[in-house]
Amino acid sequence: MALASALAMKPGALTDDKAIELAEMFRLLGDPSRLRIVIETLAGPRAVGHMAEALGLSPSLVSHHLRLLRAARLVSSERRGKQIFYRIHDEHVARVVADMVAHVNEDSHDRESEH
Amino acid sequence: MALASALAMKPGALTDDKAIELAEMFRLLGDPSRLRIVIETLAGPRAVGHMAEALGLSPSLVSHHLRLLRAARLVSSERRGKQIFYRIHDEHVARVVADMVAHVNEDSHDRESEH
DNA sequence: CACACATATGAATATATGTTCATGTGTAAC
DNA sequence: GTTACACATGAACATATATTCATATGTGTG
Repeated sequence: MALASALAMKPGALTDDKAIELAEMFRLLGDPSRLRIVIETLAGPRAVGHMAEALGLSPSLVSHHLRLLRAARLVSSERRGKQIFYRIHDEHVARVVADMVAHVNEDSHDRESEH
Repeated sequence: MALASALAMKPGALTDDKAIELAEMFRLLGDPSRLRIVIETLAGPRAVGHMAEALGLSPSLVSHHLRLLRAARLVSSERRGKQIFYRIHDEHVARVVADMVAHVNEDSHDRESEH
C-alpha cells in the first residue's frame, strides 16, 4: 500500500518542491491557534464567529488564519446568509490531524512497542 | 478505532496544552530542511554528516535541527564510534509523515474549486 | 601527548510570522 | 436609502526562528 511504499522508498525520492509543499502543510498546522481552528472544522462546518467565540480568539485573527488555511486548500468555505462556514477540504489532512489528536489523547508518548 | 473517536469527538475535548503539544510537533515538521531530515530517518538510522551531504545542508545546520527534533522526542540518537546516528523515535510520527509523503507522491490533488 | 574527524553549541542576523487595530466589503432587514 | 451584523483585509509591530560562522566538545588513531 501507499504507506509501506513511502516507508520503504529511498529518501531522495521526495523532490525538494514536494518536500516544501509538505512542509507548508505541516507549518500551517504548527500554530496552536490555527491547529485548534482546523480541529474545530473536523466535527463539521463552522462559522468564523462561532469558532472565534469557541476558541477565545478575535474574529479577525480567525479570519486571517482561515485565509491561509484556505489558500493551502486545507479548508474550504461556503457562504450561508451572512455567515461563512468552513470545513475540512482535504480528507487526508483530516486523517492526519485526527490521527495525531488520537495519539496525544490516548496514551503517553514513550511507548516503544506498537500494535 | 482511535481515529474515528478523534473525528467524532467534540472539538473542545482537546485541551489547550495538548493542542500546543500537537502544534509543536507539526511546527517542527513544518520546515523544509527539518522535514527532509526526518524523512531521511524514515529509511533507517542516519549519521549527521551523511544527512548533511545527502541533503546539501551544512553539518551545523543539521545538528541544530536534530537538537530540536530530539528535544521533542521525534528522533532519538545513538552514538557509534565518532558518528552519531539518528532515527525516528516515535512510530506514530513516522506513520503521519509517511502518510503525508504518500499523499503528495501518489496523485495530484485537484486544484479546481477556488472558493 | 597531538592530531584529525564528527558533532554540538553559542552568538549574531536577517527574515518570517502571529497578533492587534482600524478600516473595508458584503449581506440581510427595516 | 440606512442600520446592524459577519467577515475580510491591510498596516504595523513585536516576537520567533532558520541559517551562517566561529568555537567548543567528544572520539578514535598514531
